Amino acid sequence: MANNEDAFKKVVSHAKEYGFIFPSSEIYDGLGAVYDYGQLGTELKNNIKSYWWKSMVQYHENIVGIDSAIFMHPKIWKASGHVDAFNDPLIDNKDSKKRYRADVLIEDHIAKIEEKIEKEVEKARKRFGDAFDRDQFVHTNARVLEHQAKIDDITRRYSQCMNDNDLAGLRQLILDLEIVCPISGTRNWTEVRQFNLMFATQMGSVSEGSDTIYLRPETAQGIFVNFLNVQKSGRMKIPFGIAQIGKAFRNEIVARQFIFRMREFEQMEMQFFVRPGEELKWFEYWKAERLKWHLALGIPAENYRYHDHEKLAHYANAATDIEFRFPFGFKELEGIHSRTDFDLSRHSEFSGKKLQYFDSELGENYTPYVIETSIGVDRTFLAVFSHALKDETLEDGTTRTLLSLPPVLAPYKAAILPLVKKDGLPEKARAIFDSLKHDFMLQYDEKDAIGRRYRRQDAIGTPFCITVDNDTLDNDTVTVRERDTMQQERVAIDQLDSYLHRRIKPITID
RNA sequence: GCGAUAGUAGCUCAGUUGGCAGAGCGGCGGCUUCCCAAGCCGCAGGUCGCGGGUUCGAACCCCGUCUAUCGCUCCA
Repeated sequence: MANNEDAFKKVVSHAKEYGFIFPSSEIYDGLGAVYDYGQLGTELKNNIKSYWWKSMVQYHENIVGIDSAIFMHPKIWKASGHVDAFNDPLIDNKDSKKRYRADVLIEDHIAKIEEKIEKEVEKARKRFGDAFDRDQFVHTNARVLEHQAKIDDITRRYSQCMNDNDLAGLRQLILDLEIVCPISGTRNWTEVRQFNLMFATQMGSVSEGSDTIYLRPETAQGIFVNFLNVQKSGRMKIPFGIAQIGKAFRNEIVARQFIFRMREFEQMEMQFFVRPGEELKWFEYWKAERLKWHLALGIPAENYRYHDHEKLAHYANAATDIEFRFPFGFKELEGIHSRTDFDLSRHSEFSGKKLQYFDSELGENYTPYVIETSIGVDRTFLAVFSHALKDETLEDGTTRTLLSLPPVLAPYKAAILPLVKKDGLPEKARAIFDSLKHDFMLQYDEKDAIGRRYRRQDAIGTPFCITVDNDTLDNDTVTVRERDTMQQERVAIDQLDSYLHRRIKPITID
């Protein structure tokens, strides 16, 4: 474990030292769980997004991409369930240091009383045998009625507090009910605090009379509310998908683990609309398809695994995660969810617009079912980056720091290096640089000995080093050195373009 | 939010009776060098996280605060 922690620290410091990721607002002591992408990090991140976008939008005729606004009508978050579902009142027990949801504590308490009623009912059933009338019993038995009255009273106070957002009232209810912490057994509770998942801001230049607007907590809703626009304007036929890459914001209770869980993050989502009844078939299809996408990067399969959800969200009828072996253990990288027709139905209900599709083959209208694939850009970055970073001991006993990024994702595809800084080699190298720079992100470097320059490129993940020597001047060939193997081969300058293109392509997985 | 630990150069860290703020690596300029962190010369870079207090004097002691890491709940 100590080893993994060290490895993780190395990831964080390497990311900073070479310009991949900086803590946000660092000169002002930083801002919690917010990070900036530096000059190389931005390249890597853009390459991840582009790799995803191509594999989704460019390689699938029936998937198109959109870019919806971060600001959306507030009712969208009512419809999606985010306003209600992610407004948790939390309370801590000061003795056990355990945190609970205040509403759950109260609901559990109610459940306990309900159990007592059930016990009374069971006892009575045994006593009366076949003649037992449950309905009559629960409406007449004194003890049951007493319990039921308690439940009704609690429920009344509870729902009033929840509706009025009365946090002090919730706490008082917990105290009045003498609810104790299951761990410490004490009633030493903190105040109830509200944790709202969504960031709120105002739309309108003056605060009074302006509406509260939320920064979107997921990009998916921007796709659902544009379902009809895209389907009609793009003449899309089911099954089809809508993809989107964009920022999302969540006010996490605990934001941790570097860029793994940030308050501002970026998602790559695709919502695939299918015929009702065919959703599980497509769920299986995308589950397999998405894993292939990861494997095509060349990271060994043992670093990935599926994690099927036992407990499903209210809108889903199947869900799985693709987990990755991060330095701190297997964690979710991507989610694939069968979201049923929940979102489109809810938006139909809340907007009053009929979000349906006329299937000409079936000759009928229906609300499509949805398969969602949702992957975190920043998590993919962290997965790829942390897996790529290694300290290698070479045969001669020296070590090198190597960032073996998949070539398709590497910030620089090649470095152009004159072997020495004289004899016209820099000029020749510059000419090669200029001839390739329109097709590839390149770095030119003539400072220091060649070995040192190779190691510098290793540390930032440049897959190829193109070295110009005296022979280059005679026969127009260069040495190409491959990062991971350190093998060199001689390549003609006019072949460089196709050489690089061929080797930078991701692997095809069937 | 609670607890534990930490914060000194870009990175890793040293720095005790409290007395001039340092090293290694890295970076930059130059010399040398025809292939894997070679060598030589020179240079830059720090309000010791921040704010108070104690003291003749604080990186060091005290208080507060911020940030990060690890544990407890939610999630991409």
